Formats: sequence, C-alpha cells, structure tokens
Amino acid sequence: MQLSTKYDPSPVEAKWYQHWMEAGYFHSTPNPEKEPYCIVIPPPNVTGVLHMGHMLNNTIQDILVRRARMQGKEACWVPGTDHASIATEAKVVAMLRERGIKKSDLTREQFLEYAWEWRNKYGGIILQQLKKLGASCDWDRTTFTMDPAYYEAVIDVFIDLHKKGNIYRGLRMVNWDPAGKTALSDDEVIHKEVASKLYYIKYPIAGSDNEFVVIATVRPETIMADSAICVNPNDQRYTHLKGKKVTIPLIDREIPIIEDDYVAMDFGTGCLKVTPAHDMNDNELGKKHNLPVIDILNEDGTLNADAKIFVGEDRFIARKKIAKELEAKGFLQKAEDYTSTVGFSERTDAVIEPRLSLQWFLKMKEITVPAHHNVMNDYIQLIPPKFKNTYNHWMSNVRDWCISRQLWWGHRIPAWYDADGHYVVAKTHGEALELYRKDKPDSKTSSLTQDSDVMDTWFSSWLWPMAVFDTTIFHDGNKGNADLNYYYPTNDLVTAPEILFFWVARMIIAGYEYRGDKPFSNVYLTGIVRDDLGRKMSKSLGNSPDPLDLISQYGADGVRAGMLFSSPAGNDLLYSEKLVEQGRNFSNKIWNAFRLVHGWQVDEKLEQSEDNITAVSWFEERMTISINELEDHFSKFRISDALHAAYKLIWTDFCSWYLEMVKPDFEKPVDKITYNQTVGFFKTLLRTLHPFMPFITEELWSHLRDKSDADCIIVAPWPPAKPSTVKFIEESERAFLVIKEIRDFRNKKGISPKETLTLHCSENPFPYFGGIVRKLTNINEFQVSNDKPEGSTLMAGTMEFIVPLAVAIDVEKELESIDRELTYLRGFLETVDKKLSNEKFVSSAPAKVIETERKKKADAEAKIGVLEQSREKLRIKN
RNA sequence: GGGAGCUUAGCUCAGCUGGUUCAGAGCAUCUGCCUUACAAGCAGAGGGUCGGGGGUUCGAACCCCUCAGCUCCCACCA
Repeated sequence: MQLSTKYDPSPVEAKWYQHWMEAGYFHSTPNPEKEPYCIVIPPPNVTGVLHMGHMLNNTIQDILVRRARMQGKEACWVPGTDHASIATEAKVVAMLRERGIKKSDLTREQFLEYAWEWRNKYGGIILQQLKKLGASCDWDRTTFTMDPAYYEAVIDVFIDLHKKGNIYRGLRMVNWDPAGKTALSDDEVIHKEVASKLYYIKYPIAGSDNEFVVIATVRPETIMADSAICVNPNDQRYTHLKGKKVTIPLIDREIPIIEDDYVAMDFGTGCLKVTPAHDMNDNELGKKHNLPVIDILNEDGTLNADAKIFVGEDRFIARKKIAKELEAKGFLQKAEDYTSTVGFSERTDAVIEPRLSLQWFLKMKEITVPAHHNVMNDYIQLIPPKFKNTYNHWMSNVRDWCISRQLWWGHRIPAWYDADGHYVVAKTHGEALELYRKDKPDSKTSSLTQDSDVMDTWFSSWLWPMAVFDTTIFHDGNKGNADLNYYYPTNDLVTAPEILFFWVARMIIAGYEYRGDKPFSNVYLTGIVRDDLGRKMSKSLGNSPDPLDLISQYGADGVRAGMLFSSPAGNDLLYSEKLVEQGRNFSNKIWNAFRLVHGWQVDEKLEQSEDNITAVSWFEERMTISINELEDHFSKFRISDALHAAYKLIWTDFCSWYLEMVKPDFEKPVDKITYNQTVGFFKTLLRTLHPFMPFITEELWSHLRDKSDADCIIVAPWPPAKPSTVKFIEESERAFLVIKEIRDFRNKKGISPKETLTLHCSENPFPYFGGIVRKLTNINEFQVSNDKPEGSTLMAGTMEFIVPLAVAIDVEKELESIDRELTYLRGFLETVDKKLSNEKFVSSAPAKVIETERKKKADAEAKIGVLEQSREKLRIKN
C-alpha cells in the first residue's frame, strides 16, 4: 500500500470519533472496582459559539480525562450548557426584533415560548463543535441548567436558604443596568476610566444675597436629587456655614449643610453634594444623617417627574442641558477636564446607575467560611497557587450577593405576594397559599402573585458539580444517589481565572453547604487567549480565527498541540498560527515515522546486530527517563511541559536518533527482534501522546497493534513511570557529541556526507556506540593507534580525533580557532583555580561541589594540553 | 487608593531547597542539503552582564534592600 507523504486528518478524525461513540468509550457509570476520575465541564452559554478560549480549556480537560481513562480509572467528563439568563435573553430579544416583535408586547409565557424555541434550535451548537475537537465527554450525561429537574433543584436551594435565614429581601443600592433594565452583581460591573468634566456649581446660601458655596461634581444632572451639602467638620473654610442651608440651583429647593469627616478636604472644593438616591456613598451618608432619598430616574435612565425639570430626558442629555442652563443662569463657576472611573455593564456596556431597589440577597458572611478555609489550607488547590491571594482577598471582603435579576429567562424566584406586598416563599402556588394562611389566618386572599424576577445565572451554576448527578439532594435529609456518591467530590476543574469568584468560589460554597465537602480537589486556571499583539481575542476586534476552520485546515490534533505548545497554567496564551502549524507538522512527522517502519522488510533469519542491541537498549533508557519526566509534569499540572517532553522524545530521540540508528540500508531487511522492539516503542510513544493528539495516535495504533493489545488506544494502558538506568545514556551523550562534531567538521570544510572518512584516535572511547557513530557520520573506521597522522584535529569534550585529509586545510584559520579556544580555556581555568585556592571555599563548600571543581580543573588542563600540542604541530607545518 | 505578580536569547517561556543537568527549551534567524520516512523535511551554527544599582555569602538568575518598567485583580474619593 502506497501511503501519502502527508497526513490527512479529516477522514481519520471523523472515523474515530464515530467509532469511540459507538463503542461507548466515553460513557461512564459508577464502578466500585475502579477509582473514579471526574471533571465537570464549565458549561458554556447555551448561546455560545466555540471560540479559542473554549478550545484551550476543553483541550486541557480532554487531556486529563483521556489520561485518567488510560490509567484505568473510571473517567467521566460531564458536559452541558448554561442558560445564561442575561446573554440569552438579549439574543432572543434581538431575534424577536428582527421578526418585528417587541418584548413588551408579549406576555411572560409567550416570551418564554420563543426563548425555548430559540434554545432548542440553536442552543448547544457549541457541544457539537466540541466533538470536532475530540472531546471525550460522556454525552449521555449532557445537562442544561434549565432542565426541569435542575430547575427544581435551584428553586429548592432558594427555599432552603430562605428558610435558614440566609436569603432576605431588601431595599439596597444596586448596580442598575438601564439598558438591560436589571440589577447586576458587583462582579458584573466593569470599571473603566473615562474622560469627563468636573463641574463647579454654585449653591446659593439660603437667606443671604450673593453668598454661595461651590461644589464640584461630575453629575450635574443629579442636583435635583440632592438632600444635603456636606463638609468636613475640620474644614476651617466652612465653619461659618454651620447649621445654614443652601438652595439647589434651577429648582430652588432648600437643603441643609451637614458635617461629616468622610468628606476629603483636599478634593474639589472640599464640599460635597449628597445624593442618596444615586450614589452608593451618598446613600450611606444619607442613612447616617437621616436624609430623605429623592429618586429622580426611571428604570431606563431617563429623568422622572421628581426631577421637576427635563423630565423624560435621558440622563446624559440632561447632563449637558443642565450644564448649559447652569452656565446661562450664572450658577456654573467653571468646568474642568477630569478623568473619573465609571462602572459599565459587562453585558450591555451601559453605564451603571447606582439605584435603590427591592432585591433578593444572599448573606455571604457565614456561608463562605468553609469555602474560604479549605482553599487557604490547600485542601482545594488552585493552580497556579498565586490565585490563592486573590481568592483570599475576595473571601475576606465578601459582600452579600444580589441574586435577583429583572429578566424572564431563568429560574423564577419562588416568592408569592399578596396585594399588600406581604410574601411567602414556596415552591408552588398551593404551598404558598398554605403558608400564607398560617402567616395571616385572617386574610381572605385566595390568590398570590409570584415574583416576576428570576435568579442570577450563577445561582444555578453554583450547584453544577452536584446537580449534574443528583438534583434531589437539596431537599432535607437526602443522602444522594449512587452517581453523586461515586463521583463527588470531582477531581479537577479547568476554567478561566475571570470566573474564579463568579463561579468557582460559589461552587465551593454550595458544595460545603449541601454536601459538606469540596466539589473538586484541583482548580486549573487557564490563561486568556490573546493574539500575537497581546490583544484579547474577541469578536469585535475580529482577531479570533474560527476554530472549526483551523481544525479543518490543520487537523484537531494539530490545533490541540498548537494551543498547548505555549500555555503554562495561569499564563496567557499568545496565539499564533505558527503554533498550530507546528502542531500539524508534528502530526506529519509521526505519520512519516510510521511510513518508515511500516515499509520495512523483516528478515526472520537475520540476527540482531550489536549496534541494534545498543540502539534498542539506549532508547529504552531514554524513553523511561522521558516518561518519568512526563509523569512529573502531569503531577504538577504542567500540561504544556508534558507535551514538550513527549514532543522531544518522539521527534528528537525517536525519529532523529533512534530510527536513524536502526534504519536498514536501502532495500535491506531489518532483523525481527529490532523490528518488534521498534514497533513496541512506537506503540508506547503513541500511548503517551494519545491524550494530547487522540486521532492520529488511534489511527496508527490500529495499524501497529497486535492481538494482545487493547482494541483501541483510548483504552490502552497509560505507560507508567518506573525506575530508570543510565548505562547507555552516559555513553550516548559522548557519542552524540562526537557525531555532531564530525558533522560540523564536514559542514565547515565543505565535505559531503557522502564522502566516507577515516578517523584516528589514541583509544576508542566507545565500548558500545562505535558502530553507531560510524553509521551516522559515514566513517568507515576508527583507526586506533598512538601515531598521530597528518590532518585536522577534532575535539569533542576531552576526546581528540584526527581526520587525515587529502583536502588542503587553511592553517591560519585553524590556528586562529585553536587560539580562541585556548584563551577561553585559560580564563576558565583561572577562575576555577581561584576558587580552589580560596581557603574559605574549600573549607565551607560541600565535598561534592569541590570535587566537581577539581574535575573541571583537570578537564580544562587536559584540553589545554591537547590544543597546545596541535598548535605546535601546525606551527611547524606553517 | 489597596493587593498580587512579572522583567532570563529576536519572540514565548523553563529554571524546585543559593553550588555541573546553571545559563536552558521551543519558535524565529543564518549556513549547507530535494541524502529512498518526512522540504509541513534533514544536518549544523550563531545568539543572553538573567531590567538597573546596592547588599548578604566562599559562592547569587535564585535571598534582602532600592530604583525603573509592565500586567492583572480589588476599590465609592464627589
């Protein structure tokens, strides 16, 4: 069979993925005979399309899972999607708009019908895309955070936490998104520096002509909501104003001047306008001083009737108009350029408006204690560990979690209200009514209205590692089903550091609350995928390649390897197509190594040569060492380094060295033993590489396997670490050095590799590798004698060789290079001598260190001796 | 404003408890090769005062101080 010189991944990938699925290799069920290994996928948004971040993230997960499967563990990777309330609702609204339908014209039920229709049609595309990448998820376990059972679990948790007193409803300043018309948690707000203006506004002092205080503000449109003016009690500039009042410009409302040392004397004019309805701090200040709250904004960010002026105008337009009017009427002293930090909605990019509203909150102080503790003591490990600091900081300053969202798509809050706003929390209307009757036995109310809000998306995904197995445990006293008890706690979680608090921390919190144990043992935090200019990859920048295009171009294996070549844990990945190309080239390299071995003629009668015995023994040692390194990398989650180790082992050690050593001459057969051992090595290499590059390894396995091997490499045993020896390694290093020197010699002298050379040396330094050295350098023989023939000297370490040459040598050049070498060596010797003659060094350094220094000295002296001799000879000749 | 981290070859990074696996890897560059597995390749080479300065030590990329530059996270200075 003629095999192409290029590996063609597409047909191979389709074939094997289908085969794995049909054979059920991805599916896992509890098996008490085996150790479980479980990863739950960070559920991508149901609206999501695969991007480079997913590629990296899921490649790493797949590597971990495949390796565990090969190690004989019961490996289970649970996939699924997240309903992502804000993102999905936005998409559905956009889709409706295209069809000419307004959300406000729909009932909740109608809207949800459209939403479900949308999610059934487009939701989960991303899971199909993951299959192209080779993800070995247990698809039978695919979970959606709004599956009926999951939905119920979320409701149960809400009810339970409410019962425990951890959930409360309160009027709080929240981050209001006027575009999404919803409250956001603090973490969904992105603070950005924005160029704005600082307006200096004159507030006339009540009851005096022409006297005023000046206040600096970036938000003149909120002056109508002012409740007071505040100065620092220590501020001498304002002591005369104590107890006085001022009037608000344009609307002439009187407000008091109060004192609080919260006010910084050195900022602006040292005088602060207090607007409790529209500023978080002012709100605190207002509470402290019992100031009225005047809310002048509608939920969409326009001014309401309480503003008295510019009613109905958008806040930013109002700002400009008010500034103009203040100026026109002489209330504006000046306006200067100013940079301020403004919060933006992560989802809609609208400027956040601090707003007072009734929201549901989860008390965080107590519930977070075990989650905090068990990360700090490394019971749960963050990788890399530097994230512990960040985690600690967040946990130590944790605030109550605003869990309600003014949306329809999501888990609806199970609170039920009567006409007066009295409420009960229950799963169904019936249960709610029952509770209500107990609360208010006298009430005649027969129907309650359910809260229209839904819960924050993270309030469902924080249950993920439990709820994917068992959604019933959130009732009292349920001990969990077989799946949960077998797989939980899961092993590793692979996710992005951006959601360390959103999701990871909260899963840990929920895990302790409902299972009394961690949800996972290790959290591997990947970096952000950036382009080669260091910019984050994003749709809007258009700098992100389409992952599926990449896969069809370079093969899934190539893309997986490429992503990993430059990706230590916690570090950003600078993506460049070069890396993926390198990955593809690697596939091709392996393919061609296979073509070579595959094409060998085996002669059963041929005896294994001494050289082949050496080669095989050497590679065995080399491979063992590399596999041990690989294991070490894996144990430290250094996935990228593990791949590099496998890459080097295969490309350099196996292909460049080993195969060249044992490769039979043109049209000559190979002996049976060497052939079998080579195939054995090849299969071991494929096994170590399988988690990284599943498809090509499976394909080649199918060609190389024999009856005693596993049917598929996906379930073949993982090559274990074992003690290694260095009997051949030591000599091989010398041999390789000599080989390189000889090749370099040919290069520099312009001698073709085809021209056979003879080498003289005083003693043969190679008990084992002599034949191999000759084969790889085209040397017909080592002439061992003490006579030194004419020719060029070739140094390799402390070994000296002479190549008797018919070709002329440039003596000048030769001398020059010897002199250069000598200068270096003498300098080197000097520093070593200095060290050794330093009494303090000799007396305080460990014996081993001194020993190596002595050896350095001896080696250097020997080399210098040889070089001096050669130089002398050349001199004479010259 | 608070906290964390980073700075090693042209680029991306390794370098564990200070000492020959201490100056490394991959990519890129340069030179020579279409050599019967592979030009998506082979063989070889060059390239770094380990951000600057100071200190501790017999010995510092590694520990301490200091300066400079970058990055991230958190935060309400109007």
